[in-house]
Amino acid sequence: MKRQTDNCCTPPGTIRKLAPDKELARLAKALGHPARVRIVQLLLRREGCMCGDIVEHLPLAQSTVSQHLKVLKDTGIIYGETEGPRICYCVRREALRRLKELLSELA
Amino acid sequence: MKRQTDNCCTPPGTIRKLAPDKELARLAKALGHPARVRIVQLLLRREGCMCGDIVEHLPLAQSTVSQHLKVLKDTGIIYGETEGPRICYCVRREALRRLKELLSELA
DNA sequence: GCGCTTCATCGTAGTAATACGATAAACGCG
DNA sequence: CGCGTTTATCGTATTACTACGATGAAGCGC
Repeated sequence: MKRQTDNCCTPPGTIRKLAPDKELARLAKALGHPARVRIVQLLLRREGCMCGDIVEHLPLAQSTVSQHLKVLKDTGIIYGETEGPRICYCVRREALRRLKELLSELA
Repeated sequence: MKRQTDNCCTPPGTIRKLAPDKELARLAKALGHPARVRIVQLLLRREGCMCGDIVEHLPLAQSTVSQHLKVLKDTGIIYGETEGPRICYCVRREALRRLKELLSELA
């Protein structure tokens, strides 16, 4: 019943501000599934950038891949640029940098 | 939470061997909860190393903290050394290093 | 032995995550 | 406009996670 609309208009380039432990947990959780790690891998290696490309590389249904893409997008790890009928997803490398940074700051 | 902290971080054991994407996902998932991030933080900062110490720092029941400790232990991020009736937990820094390494190797 | 401390585990309830097929929405092209 | 392509979303089933109190196990000291 809780219909979240607070992240439907997040512009590219903004990462949600959170306490360090929550921010780290949030980023880590997004990468806490093998399929999402693979997706980020594929995007970084530029083996295609569309949802369809990714579906071909993973043993998952298109709808499932789309859900994983949404998780990564909501976390700010990737963003999508509409290109006609398709959407080109890209990794926001600074998000990965931020994750490593937060890990280093842990101690 | 006294002299135990001085000798409780001699690193035994190794980390489970997995495909890179699964290994990264596994480590990330373990840090994918704010409470577990806080636990690792506390252990790294040596604000006590026993389960009881951690319970005092978190708004969680002892049984819940114990469960989180188990998750971190099963992932190899922390380990515990029995010291009489108590158990001294320590971060396996190598695991955190491995996580950062896997993140860097993503591209 | 008994009590005390410390931590793990059990049982369980509520919530979140994961997966799928089906369907809808958005776009370009003819 | 209607069609094909691409992606998102809906509905739903199953599984996993998170949390708690209660109970159990292991150690120390008396």
